[in-house]
Amino acid sequence: MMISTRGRYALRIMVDLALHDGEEPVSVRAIAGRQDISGKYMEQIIGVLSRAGLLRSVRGAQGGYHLAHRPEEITVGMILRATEGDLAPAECVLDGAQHCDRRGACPSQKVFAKVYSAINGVIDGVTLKELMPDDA
Amino acid sequence: MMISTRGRYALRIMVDLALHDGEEPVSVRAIAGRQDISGKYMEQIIGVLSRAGLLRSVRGAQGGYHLAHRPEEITVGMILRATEGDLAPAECVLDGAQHCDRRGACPSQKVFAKVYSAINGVIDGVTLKELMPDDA
DNA sequence: ATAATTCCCAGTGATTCCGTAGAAAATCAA
DNA sequence: TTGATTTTCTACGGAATCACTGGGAATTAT
Repeated sequence: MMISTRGRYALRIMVDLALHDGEEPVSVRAIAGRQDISGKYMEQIIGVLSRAGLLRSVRGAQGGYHLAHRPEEITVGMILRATEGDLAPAECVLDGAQHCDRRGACPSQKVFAKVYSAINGVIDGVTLKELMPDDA
Repeated sequence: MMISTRGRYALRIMVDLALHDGEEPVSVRAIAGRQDISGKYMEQIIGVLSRAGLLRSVRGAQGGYHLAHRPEEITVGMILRATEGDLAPAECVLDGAQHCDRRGACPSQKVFAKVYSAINGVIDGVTLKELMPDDA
């Protein structure tokens, strides 16, 4: 029940980018060096964040990445959902879920729904900006 | 980031026991039949719950299990912690944790701590009794 | 052209999940 | 006492996921 390194790294990557983004795009190597994360592994995570629309890439030499939005417009929820998927404690709380056969009789669903919304409340309520060291 | 079947089954097992516990202990087979869970797998889960002090066992023929406490004294948190371990989103929020090297500089810890306490707030606030169909 | 960089995809060792299987130990019923 | 029932313990196995590593194609600045 832990958030995997994918999600945790993603958070660090985004904070790093928020701090160092400017005119010039920031390369994977630059982030990897600062954050001490395997560059090759980071590539994949950044790819996910990019496809999720959280980053804009600039290809070719001197290329790299920009944040696609301002730090105060990006929530922790967006980042974690992109990399980890929905932070649901059980399938039955998901929207599209085919309701489990014991629906109605299932006593656990209500607790799971509460956990789910408690988690979402937290991660959707914190923005990237609030994670930046200055801001604290 | 899902609660595994171990924890979900454990919840169903405990509710089933709360409903059917009485003079006679309830056997694994009886619960497995009602809950449609592999008896052999359930054995292991029940073993964990038993060693955690949530169940009392009666060995031998006509044996089985009793709840070790009244349903209103057992929280969902106790059950999930016994079977799933602590529901922490990251190591750094745990008590005994050797603080990650970027402690202080780690921007994520605060969010994780909030998620952790939100989860605990929910699961420690709901008792087995409240999961029983009657009670709802 | 060359070097730097993103992009894409495949493979790998370790670990965890979700069970199965088998046998030992305890206890009750006959 | 014998046999059936039940808990208890341990080990095994296939599938999936995690955390990477590696190779190479495509794109672009210099």
